[in-house]
Amino acid sequence: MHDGEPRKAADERQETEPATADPGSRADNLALAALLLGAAATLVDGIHAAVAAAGFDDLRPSHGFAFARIAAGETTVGDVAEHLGVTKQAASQLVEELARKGYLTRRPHPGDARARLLELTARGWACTRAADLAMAALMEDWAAVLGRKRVAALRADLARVVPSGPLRPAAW
Amino acid sequence: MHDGEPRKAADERQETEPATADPGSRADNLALAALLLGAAATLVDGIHAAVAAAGFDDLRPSHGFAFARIAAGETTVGDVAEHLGVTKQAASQLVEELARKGYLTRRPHPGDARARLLELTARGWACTRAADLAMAALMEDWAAVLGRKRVAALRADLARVVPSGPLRPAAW
DNA sequence: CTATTTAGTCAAGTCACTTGTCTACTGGGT
DNA sequence: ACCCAGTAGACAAGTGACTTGACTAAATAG
Repeated sequence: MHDGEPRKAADERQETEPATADPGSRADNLALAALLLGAAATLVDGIHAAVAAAGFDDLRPSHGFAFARIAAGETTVGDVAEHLGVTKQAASQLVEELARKGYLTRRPHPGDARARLLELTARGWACTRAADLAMAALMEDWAAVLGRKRVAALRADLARVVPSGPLRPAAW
Repeated sequence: MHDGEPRKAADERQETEPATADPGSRADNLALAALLLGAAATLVDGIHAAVAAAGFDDLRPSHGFAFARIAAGETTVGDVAEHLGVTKQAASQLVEELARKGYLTRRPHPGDARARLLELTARGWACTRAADLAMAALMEDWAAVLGRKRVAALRADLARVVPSGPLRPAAW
C-alpha cells in the first residue's frame, strides 16, 4: 500500500484533475469498500442459496472452495489445506465430512501410497454444476444492468489491481 | 473440470437485448468471482495489517466493522448486533472486549436506563483514523494503476448491481 | 540401511459464536 | 395507577469449526 511512486505511472488520461489531490473522499473510499465487500457477499450468499435450493443443503460456502480445487483434478488433502489456507487436519476433517455426505471419494494415489486422491462423485459434480449455473445467472443479471462491455471492463480493471490468489474463503 | 457441460445453452432469446444474451464464459465468470473475493480480501487484510502495524495489534478485522458503526454515533449494543448480523450476546461480548482493551466506553443512555451508549475513546478514534488512512492509501494505489476515472467507474458500476447493505463482516 | 521428511489421521484444546435464561426497564391498554 | 407484553443487556452453558500436539506409515536423502 502506497509504496514507491504516488506520481502517476498510468497511461490513461487523467491530467484534467490535479493528481496530487486526495484520491477520492473518505466517503467515496468507504463506499467502494462497502461495495466490494457487498459484491463478494452477494456472490457467495447467492451461490450458496442456489446450491442449497437445488437440494444440496448440507453444505457451507467454504465447502464450495474445496470443490473448486478438487474439480480441477489430481487433488490431495494437503492440496485442499493449502488452497483453503487451513491446516491439514482441518482439511482432513472437511474432506471426511464431504465423503460421508457422498460428495467425493478417496482412492489410493497411484504413485504414493501415503496420499489419497480426491474425486468428486456424481453428486459432487451435480453440486458443482448448480454452483456454476447460479454464478452464471448472477453474472447475467449484472450484464442485464451494466451491459457486457462494462462487466468485462470491471473484470479487466480488477485484474490489474487485485493480486491473483487461490480463491480461498474469507477469514474475517 | 470442464467435462460437466460443454453445452452452450443457447437460449431462445433473440437479440432483443444483446447485453443479456451470453453473460460470458464460465472461465470469465469464475475469474470475476475470484477477483471480487480477492479484492475484498485484499481490502480487509490490508487494512487489518496496517492497523496492526500502527500498534493496534489486539484487534481482529470484524472489530473494525463494529468501530464503523460506533463511530457513526448514538450506538447501542443492539445496534452493533444488528449491524454485524450476530446475536446481542455476541455483540455484548465483543463490546466488552473492546471496552476492556480501552477502545470504547459505555455510558448510560440519557433516555433509556436499560441501554448503554457506546463511545470511542481517543485510542478508538486513533485506530479508526489508521484504518481510514490505510484504506485511502490502498485506493491511491488503485488510482495510480487505473486512473481516477476508472476507479470512479468501478464504484458507480458496482453501485448499480450490488444491493446496499450494512457493511458487515463476511460470514463464510 | 538408517535418518529425515512428508501425507494423513487421531486426540484434545481453543475460541468466537450460539441458545437459553435471567434481571431491569419501557411503554401501551383497559 | 396498575398490569404486562416487549425490549436492552448480561450471565451461563453448549456448539462447531478451527487449532496444536502426537502419532503411523510411506517416501526420500545420504
